[in-house]
Amino acid sequence: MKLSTRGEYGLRAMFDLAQHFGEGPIALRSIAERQDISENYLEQLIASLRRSGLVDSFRGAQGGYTLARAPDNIRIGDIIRVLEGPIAPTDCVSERDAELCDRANTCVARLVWEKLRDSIVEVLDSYTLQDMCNEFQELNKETTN
Amino acid sequence: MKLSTRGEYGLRAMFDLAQHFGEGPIALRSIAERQDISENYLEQLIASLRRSGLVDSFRGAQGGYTLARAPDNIRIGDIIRVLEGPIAPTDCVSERDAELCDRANTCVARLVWEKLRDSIVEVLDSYTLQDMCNEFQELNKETTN
DNA sequence: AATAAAACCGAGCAAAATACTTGGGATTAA
DNA sequence: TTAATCCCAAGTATTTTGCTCGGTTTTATT
Repeated sequence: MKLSTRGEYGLRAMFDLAQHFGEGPIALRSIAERQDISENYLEQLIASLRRSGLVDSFRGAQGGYTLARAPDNIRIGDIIRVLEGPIAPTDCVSERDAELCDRANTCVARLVWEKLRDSIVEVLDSYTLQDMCNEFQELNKETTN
Repeated sequence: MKLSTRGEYGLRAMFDLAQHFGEGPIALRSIAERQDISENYLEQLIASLRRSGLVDSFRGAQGGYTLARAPDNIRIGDIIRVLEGPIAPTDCVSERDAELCDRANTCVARLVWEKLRDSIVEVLDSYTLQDMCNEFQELNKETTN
């Protein structure tokens, strides 16, 4: 029941892009440094995010990445699905292409996993990058007091 | 964000014991057969469950396992914690001994993972083996109609 | 007392997943 | 033209997973 570093790092990187939204392309290197993530590794993660349409990329000097949509239009769930695959505590209750086993029709455990999946989806999809930015503001307000 | 087979199989085995609660010791072999789980592997899982006090064991001929408490007193979360470890989408929000990273005090991602953890805990701890038995009854009522 | 049914135990191990690294090539602003 | 930057495919060390194997110990039954 743990996220891999893909999801962890990926969300941090996307939050970084959200904080710089509107400032033009942000270089991968600068994200990697701020977020303390291996540049080469992050490159792979952001490639997935680009292919799935969550970020736009700009090649060449002064290039970099931007969010493809406004922060309030990107849910945490969108990011996690790209980097960790469909939300699914088990294969038999996967959001996409659930693989039912033979015993599925009488399996009560599956009902439990379904509830769990729904609850995870609910949290991840009710929360956007903008919400994170807002929370960050709040956090800083407190510390400067 | 996936359970391992330890949690999957373990819950199925515990549900099996719940269904036979009050019938005396149930042999590992019979659980393994009914639930279609490798006997040798299940032995390891149930050893964890015994050590943590969720099941009692009876050695020798006609021996086997029983739930250590009534089904309505064993939460799904109790089982999952034994087999999968503390509930923790990331190490930094682990139920037990959370390992904060350097950036923890300003990390907004952590707030997201906390909400996620709480929501997972809520589902797993609000649901007991007895609830599963009840759902099983419901399920069978429907199919026999 | 002998037997067989069961739990108990520790070690080993192959396959898969994870978390990267490496070494290039392609674009493009300056 | 050059340097900054993205793009891509492959390789790799480590860890985790999901088991198997070969025994030992305990105990009800005969």
